[in-house]
Amino acid sequence: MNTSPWNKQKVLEVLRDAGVNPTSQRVEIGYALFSSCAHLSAEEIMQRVNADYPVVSKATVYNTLGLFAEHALVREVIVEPGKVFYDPNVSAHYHFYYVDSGDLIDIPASSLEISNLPELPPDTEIERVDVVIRIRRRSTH
Amino acid sequence: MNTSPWNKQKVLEVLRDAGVNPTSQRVEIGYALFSSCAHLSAEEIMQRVNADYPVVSKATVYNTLGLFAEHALVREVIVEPGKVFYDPNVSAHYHFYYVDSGDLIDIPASSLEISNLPELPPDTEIERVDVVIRIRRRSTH
DNA sequence: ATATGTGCAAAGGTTTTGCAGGCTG
DNA sequence: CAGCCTGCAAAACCTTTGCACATAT
Repeated sequence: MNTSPWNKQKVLEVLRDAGVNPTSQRVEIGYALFSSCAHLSAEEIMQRVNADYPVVSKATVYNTLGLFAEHALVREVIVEPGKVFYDPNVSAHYHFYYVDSGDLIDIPASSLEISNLPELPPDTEIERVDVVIRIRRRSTH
Repeated sequence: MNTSPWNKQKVLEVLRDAGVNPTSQRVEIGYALFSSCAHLSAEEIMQRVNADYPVVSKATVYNTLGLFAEHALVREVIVEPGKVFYDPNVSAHYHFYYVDSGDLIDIPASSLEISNLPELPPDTEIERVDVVIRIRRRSTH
């Protein structure tokens, strides 16, 4: 039996359910993304997909991840200029970011409460609330 | 009399107090940044500095803004991959980000309360807490 | 046959690097 | 004059675009 919750057939179904045409490139990218529990950069995803032989171009990795994000299959986490992570966890949650190592750690939404949110500008609605707690190794004085 | 709180002499003093050698390029960039109350991109800052004739190169704008950020003279606000704003307000505060127009609006720290912060990983300390509330024009159904 | 969708090479934009020239002690 | 600092041209990097090819009606 297969101990992993993900296989390519399941990815295919998830894409179709989300309204994304499940082409082979998209299934490969989705598999690399979902079967990892980590926060991956576009570069890392491409390396995994193309580990054995070239399967997708970099442009397709970017375009596909953008498409997944539109369909709420993945969440973009922006931590540095030119450094986007793709987080397969799309439920509401926040992040610790290790400034030194570049690692990203989830904070469950239940662990952090935001209150007294100010009134939104007129005729606007919230798309998302991003919270990144930037931490560093405590300096040894 | 001068009605603006900023002039180049004052910028020079602020740089020196922060431990940044106040070269002419840095004073020009600092003046463009501090005398504006807006959130400017590196590109916009360069346009202001070089409005009349070339004063600094793009590389120097980037390097100088990075230097200012290290010395807490400016705060980098990252809202999109490859889109950094420089915010002369370095006190604790948060941001609304208009997804559609790219505008950024300050939220005073007093307007938003974060509680139940989870325990930090061992031997780490908070550098900064970034909160970006991404908003969009409400769709007209 | 026409229209729509897809993947990628090439282009575009942003940020970093490496080094020539200047300044300081 | 030796060593450090500064500014910038060029390089590197990340992301988007435009188009050729494929697929569906």
